[in-house]
Amino acid sequence: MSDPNDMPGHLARRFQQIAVAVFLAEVGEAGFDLTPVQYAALATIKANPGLDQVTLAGLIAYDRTTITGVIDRLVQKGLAERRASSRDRRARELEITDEGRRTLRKITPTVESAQRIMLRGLSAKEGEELMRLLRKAIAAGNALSRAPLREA
Amino acid sequence: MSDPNDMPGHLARRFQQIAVAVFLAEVGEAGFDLTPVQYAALATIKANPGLDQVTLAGLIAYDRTTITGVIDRLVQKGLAERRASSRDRRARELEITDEGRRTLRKITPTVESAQRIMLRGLSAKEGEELMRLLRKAIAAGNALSRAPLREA
DNA sequence: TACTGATAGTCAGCATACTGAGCAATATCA
DNA sequence: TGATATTGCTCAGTATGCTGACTATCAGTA
Repeated sequence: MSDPNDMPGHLARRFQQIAVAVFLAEVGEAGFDLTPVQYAALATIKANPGLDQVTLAGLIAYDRTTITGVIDRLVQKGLAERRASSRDRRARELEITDEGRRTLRKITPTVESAQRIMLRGLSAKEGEELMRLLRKAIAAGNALSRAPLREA
Repeated sequence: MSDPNDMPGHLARRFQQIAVAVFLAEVGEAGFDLTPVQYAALATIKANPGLDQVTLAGLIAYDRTTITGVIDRLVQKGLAERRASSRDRRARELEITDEGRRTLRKITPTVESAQRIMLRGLSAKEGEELMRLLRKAIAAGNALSRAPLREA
């Protein structure tokens, strides 16, 4: 049959919906106000100091137009800084602030426990297998979205 | 390490991102203007004529506030109708139109081929296994989002 | 050096998704 | 019956994500 509820696309949406809800609930309960996207951006800025927005977008597979707003909010919360690049006046170099570093350090255990919660219906082995299959499907479909993952 | 790119939540987001992109590309190429959400809603209305919006939301696990806009757009495109219920004057009964039925019939093969494309990196067996694991994880996490699946 | 094309970032517009609030109608129960 | 709780729907506000267009800048080349 063609039951939408049993299509891969629908399952993808549902799983992501739960993943986001769990993330926000756990992080909120721990007293922080950070979305999954903001967390990924902040962690990637910390790991790649001074990178520009397009590179950041490629490293975590966002659209470049989405990044603008995400950075806006990180800057507004005092977690990141946006500086004009001296080498390329079109580009903005991104830096994490001390406050951002503190937030990231305190929040990471919560984020990791959220990951366990969203897989709580699966055994450890099944969780690993789900992640392997997702990685494989994503690698094959990477070029199909407007925001493919791009290695540094 | 805590690489966001390798967390279940991030993989969920990436896979869904690709799934939506593939859906829109295939459906658009076939000459239709319908989103994944609109498709799921329309197919569910067809299968459950006269259902109200809250029931529809439960059957495909949307938030009730999201449904309002989705139905707006289906009605605007002439694919569905919203009627006041005679039994409960708070509720709206939803019906698919002839045009909606035609669209659904013509679009379904395209939707199914889109599902195959988003799994193209996996063998048939792996695709089945991915779906099984997603279903299992979703069932366990169903109550964790604001829009859980609700049986009729 | 002047032209051409590509690139970094932003913006407007649209469609999900969510939170929280509110209104109208219905259900429940003292 | 009358007060109270619940339910169906909508709306305002916020945050992804996308398309497509635009500006400013850079890079390569005739």
